[in-house]
Amino acid sequence: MKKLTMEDLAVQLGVARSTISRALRGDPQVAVATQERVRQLADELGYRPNAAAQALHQKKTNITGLFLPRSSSFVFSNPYFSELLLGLSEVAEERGNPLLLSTSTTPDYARWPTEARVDGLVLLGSYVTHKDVSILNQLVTNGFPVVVIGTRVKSLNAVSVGTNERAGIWQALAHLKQLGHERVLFLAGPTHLRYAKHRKHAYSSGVDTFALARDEALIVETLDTEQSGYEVTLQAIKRVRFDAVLANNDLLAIGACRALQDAGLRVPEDVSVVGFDDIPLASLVRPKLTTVQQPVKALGAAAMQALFDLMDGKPVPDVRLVTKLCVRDSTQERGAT
Amino acid sequence: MKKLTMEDLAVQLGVARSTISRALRGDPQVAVATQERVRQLADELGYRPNAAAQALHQKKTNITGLFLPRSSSFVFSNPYFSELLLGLSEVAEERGNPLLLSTSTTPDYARWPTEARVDGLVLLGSYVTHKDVSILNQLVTNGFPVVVIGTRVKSLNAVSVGTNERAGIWQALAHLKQLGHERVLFLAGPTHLRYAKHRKHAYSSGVDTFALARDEALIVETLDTEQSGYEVTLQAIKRVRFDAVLANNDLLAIGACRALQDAGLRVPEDVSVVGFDDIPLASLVRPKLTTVQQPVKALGAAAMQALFDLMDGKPVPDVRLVTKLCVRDSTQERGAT
DNA sequence: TACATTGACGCAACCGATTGCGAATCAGTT
DNA sequence: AACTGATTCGCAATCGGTTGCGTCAATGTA
Repeated sequence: MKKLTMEDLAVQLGVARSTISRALRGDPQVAVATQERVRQLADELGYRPNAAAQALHQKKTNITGLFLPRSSSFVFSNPYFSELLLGLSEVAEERGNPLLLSTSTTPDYARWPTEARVDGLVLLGSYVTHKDVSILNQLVTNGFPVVVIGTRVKSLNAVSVGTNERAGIWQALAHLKQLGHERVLFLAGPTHLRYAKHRKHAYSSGVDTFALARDEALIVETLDTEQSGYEVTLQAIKRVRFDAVLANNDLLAIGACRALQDAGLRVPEDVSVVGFDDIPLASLVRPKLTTVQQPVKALGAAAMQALFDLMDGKPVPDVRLVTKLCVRDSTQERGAT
Repeated sequence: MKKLTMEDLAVQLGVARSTISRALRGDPQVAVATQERVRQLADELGYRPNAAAQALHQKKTNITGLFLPRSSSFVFSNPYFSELLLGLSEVAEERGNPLLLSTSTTPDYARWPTEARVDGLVLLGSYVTHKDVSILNQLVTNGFPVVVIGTRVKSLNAVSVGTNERAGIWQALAHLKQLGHERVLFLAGPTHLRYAKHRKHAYSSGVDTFALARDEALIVETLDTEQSGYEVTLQAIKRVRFDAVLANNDLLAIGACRALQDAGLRVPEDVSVVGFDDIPLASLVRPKLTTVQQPVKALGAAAMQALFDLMDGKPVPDVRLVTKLCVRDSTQERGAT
């Protein structure tokens, strides 16, 4: 790979490096004529400043770190992340701030700031561990821009961008209540993760609020895959009576539908099913899934914007976007044909 | 963000910067005792070398550029890319080479090498334009490591990693022929893109090879979305007779199934449908989609490995992985119940 | 005791861009 | 002609690591 530095330009034009630098950035200290000559030669030769040198001097890389602290196989096979990445990358792209991606399961992201690799960090709150919190707080305390997406993490001082998930769960429960359902099976997801824990709490409180049947047997822990939704639902059918299913996410809900159908139950005639997230797949399956829509893409965009604002020294409040219930074909009034 | 340089360590230990540097990298020129003292202080203080400074000196960033030259909305909503990214990131992660992500539709990636931002480049062959080819060839000529995934691009000297797609299409056609089908509707995808063009050619030649009905009306251009597959198939039903559908990708095939069902046709009893790619969704829809499996994740892994080999100066041949036909529930012998 | 040899470390230049400050040039004043 | 002031530009230091080469002390040898 050939090099091409300011020095090269300088010699060819018979001026000093400093003049090249100033000319390229339009310093009024340099005569307009000279600026023109420099610029012309520069893009004739296809000159571009060395990013490392610039970063070294101005202590700024124009790179944003994105940390998805799950095993990669989870991150990318879950459509949620695709949408999120879309929102993130669009805003980042616009500012010319490429994303540095890490999917390591260890908190290696902590190195990036101290190595001055990135100007800011975006990560997912749902997977922040106890150890992460102290690392992150230290960064934040030192004024390093950090934005956490999703579930808000107590005791973490970073800016948080997420949705009002409790309201979302309640929207679903209210919908089911209104349709006359009483016993709602809740596929809780991996409750050792924050987001699942929160949604589970939301379910519990919602059950009380809307006077639905309160029964611990209706709450089942799952993974967050379609397969898990399928298996768990199959088991639940034999074990407990229910007339509706609310899932922690759409994949689980789709798995549940499959299980119900395989067990000879009709959706929505016999059992209503509600998902969460509204991934693209939700409107492709049959029946189309009624689900709580997370503005995931908007979430990504908002997070990236918040990070940029932080980097620009603006004050940044937490952001809570609102969910929306998308009623489709997997829910129906109880007892209707 | 506080700094912490070798100078700081040097002062605290009363030695020179150079000694710190050498100690940290185990230079035998430094006494073992000194090395130990330095190392200890270093991780006591959490010292990490400045990446920009290192990159500047050794002309190496340990960052790999990943360029997905479609509009972001396409990139991330298509599950194909998720799988690919998974394969790529796993191998990259292992080597400690984070990925720098760009989804710009303009060839901005060309800047990264000249700005010394990345050590190598991975991009998708399907979306390489004419202009890209000359830019890329210039990079390759200068010895810059470039790997292209997917369709091989003529006149491009970069290393290519892909699957044998023609064989894949033929596998599908052979399967349909064997089931007794004659008239195979081909949803060609966006044929202005290389991969779609190639698959279309494969279809045409395959039709001859397997003595299937040759009819231009059976070949229809589409986008690469489920919606497009749906619409195009609906139109085709009214216009032309066919007993099977072969789609350029799974989303199209799923759209086709939906259209057929909406038109009162049963899959596979009335019409067999075959997809391409085997995205996760393919085995979730009803009926489960018969499809040509692309080892997409392996493709990503192979591409990243090829790039690293290139960067290490090893000779790297092109890679062609093989496809596999996954027979599921969307195909059936013609005329069977 | 004098000298060669080796081990351990420091000095300073370098990577490429940025920028404070001083120097040179030129026009305008008196 | 001498001086002032503005305009343009170059010198050199800096960012943080890396590395060739020189220095100094300790050890070994005659």
